[in-house]
Amino acid sequence: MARSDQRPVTVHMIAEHVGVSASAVSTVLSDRHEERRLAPATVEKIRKAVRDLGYVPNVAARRLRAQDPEVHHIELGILTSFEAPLFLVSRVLRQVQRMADARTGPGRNFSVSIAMFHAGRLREMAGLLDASRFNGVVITNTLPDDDTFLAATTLPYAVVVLGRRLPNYCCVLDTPGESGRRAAEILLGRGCRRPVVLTPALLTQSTVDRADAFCATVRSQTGAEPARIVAAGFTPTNGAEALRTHLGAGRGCDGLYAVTDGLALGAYQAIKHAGRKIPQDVAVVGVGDHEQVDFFDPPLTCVGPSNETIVELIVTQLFDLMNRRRVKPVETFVPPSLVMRASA
Amino acid sequence: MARSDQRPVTVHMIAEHVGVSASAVSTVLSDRHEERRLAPATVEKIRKAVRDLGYVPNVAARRLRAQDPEVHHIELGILTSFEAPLFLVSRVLRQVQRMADARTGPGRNFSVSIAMFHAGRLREMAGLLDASRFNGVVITNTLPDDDTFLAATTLPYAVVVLGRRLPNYCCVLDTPGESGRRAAEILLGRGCRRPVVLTPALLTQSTVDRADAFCATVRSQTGAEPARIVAAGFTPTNGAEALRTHLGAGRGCDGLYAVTDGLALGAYQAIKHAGRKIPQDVAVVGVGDHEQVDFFDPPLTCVGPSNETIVELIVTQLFDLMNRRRVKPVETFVPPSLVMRASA
DNA sequence: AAAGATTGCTAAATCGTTTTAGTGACAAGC
DNA sequence: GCTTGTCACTAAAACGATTTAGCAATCTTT
Repeated sequence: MARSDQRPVTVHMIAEHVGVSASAVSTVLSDRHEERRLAPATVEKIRKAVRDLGYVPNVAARRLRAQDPEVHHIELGILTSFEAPLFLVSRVLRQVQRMADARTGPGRNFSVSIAMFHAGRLREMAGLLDASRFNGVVITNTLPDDDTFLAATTLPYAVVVLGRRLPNYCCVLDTPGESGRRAAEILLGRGCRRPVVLTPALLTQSTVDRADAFCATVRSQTGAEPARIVAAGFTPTNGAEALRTHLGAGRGCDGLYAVTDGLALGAYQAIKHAGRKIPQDVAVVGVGDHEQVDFFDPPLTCVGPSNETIVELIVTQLFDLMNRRRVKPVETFVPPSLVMRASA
Repeated sequence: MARSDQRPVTVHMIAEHVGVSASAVSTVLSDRHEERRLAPATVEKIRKAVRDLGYVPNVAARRLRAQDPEVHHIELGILTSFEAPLFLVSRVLRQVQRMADARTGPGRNFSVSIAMFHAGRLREMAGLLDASRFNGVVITNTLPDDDTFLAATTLPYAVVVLGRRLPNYCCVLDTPGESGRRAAEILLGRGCRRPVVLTPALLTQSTVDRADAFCATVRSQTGAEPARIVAAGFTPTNGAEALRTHLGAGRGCDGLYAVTDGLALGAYQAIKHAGRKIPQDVAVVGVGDHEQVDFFDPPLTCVGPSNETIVELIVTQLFDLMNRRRVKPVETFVPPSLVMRASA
């Protein structure tokens, strides 16, 4: 890394510093000085300058130069926030890679990577606006601030948004209102009298939609507003703490809807610690955004996005956009799938 | 995407096709044709050609051009296999980002991303050898084939290897032999008579080390070789199946060491289904590579890499290498940490 | 002493894109 | 008829690296 506050050091600067040509420097940098017969003394001088000046190569320049002009290099990215769980993201990644692998040949080459932004600060991600980083991206786990930013810009490349609705973007998400409604129906259907919804403090489009639909359904069927428990974050620890507080305060709960499975996992612990049984004393419904709901104890009943379908749709749309087989943005709603397991 | 088997379409090719200059094409591509007053008819012709030829911009070229020459752009990557769990990777990522954020200023800019390779096929990752993708990387979750590949090459940039030993690389890992030994001691210390080790079929350096040390310790303390259960993969499903088979065959087990926590989670289910209690009937020890071991039921006792320490060390070393504050590769061993929870 | 080989280096082209400065052609105004 | 202005576009440089071809100078060989 260069000494601070300086212009980045380039091969030319090193060359000038040593008093040789840029070619000589490049030769040394790529360890070709033997075959190209640079004098050992020169090599040493260059090496020293490289160290002293703190040279860091410019990867964009290297890449441009190194690319075989006969082959396409296509960069795909999955953009998610640091704070969000990686389960769905890694499924998307695997699917993107699968489709990329199928299309990779002698003339075409894909790189797929995950890039993360601080929740609410997507706008700060370098290379997003000037299209200098990706040929196509899947964006997910945005907060309202990010959504506002996206809505106000048109990114000039293939973009598919996962799990939220944004005007002028291709979006794939579970049908609004459905998940929450069906979760409420499941709990009420089992005879729950005191249904509760557990949400994180920072709400995304999907979590707010689930919570609202749940509450609306409970209200319309029972006339009473369900309790809302707000956890500090998305993690099991947050969920456990929130539920512990709720139960500790003696406020009842015989049916719990967690808008993200991490919270449900935490809730499990708090419920069991309180000496209650799942599902007999408290039935729990999650959404299926955790990799291991089958291994929760008891396995978590989920009603939420059908991940397989969503991932497939999203990746297909991404490739269609890049192929220009699709040009107009579409919203695709995937009806939530219900997997009855043992928790409700 | 271009029609297959063709040279990639460039701005120049479009220009030639339409009969205008590259500048005109670029102007249209960046939607500046209004302010730069291109004739609407020309714009249309260019747009059509862009579509017809299937233009895909070259991001390397764009990036090179778009970069502000006053600022450093540093690319950091975390390289992991598709198959491996993302827990530790995401912790590394967050730590890298934290250090990067702390060093970001007007003259310096970091991009951090996760790139994945197919296990055993790291060598195929584009831009690794020619250093045209990253200024520095953390590599983890490699298989023996990948290790061989790495040992045979010197990557000309900052590389830190996580969780395995490789000659000529900076490596950070838990002290070889320790985890497995201590796991054995814990189980034997509780009086287990039939300790068992659960491993995936494809062994990485760390998993093989853990399993071997465990077996060696059991052998030396009891004279008998512990059973080895081999699961098809890393997942809870694999673990559950393997253990179900083992227990079903009537082969005993009163203490289980899982060399990766995903397997332990699966084992939990099989053990409970068999009507046994954890830890009374079967004590379980894991390694702490799962995010939510605290929320396993019962919480999983772990002896393994101290993630916090490892992540901190690895990221510090990465930045030291880039700063050239360190030049010689070092191996850093982190003694495993023991977290006693309820499973053993 | 001339021819050829070796040594040690450089100039210039190239990768694909964007931007800046500029250039004709034509119209309008005096 | 000359200036001024607008329109529609182009040439060329630049981003930072690598590589190819080539050029002097020195050393060997005959």
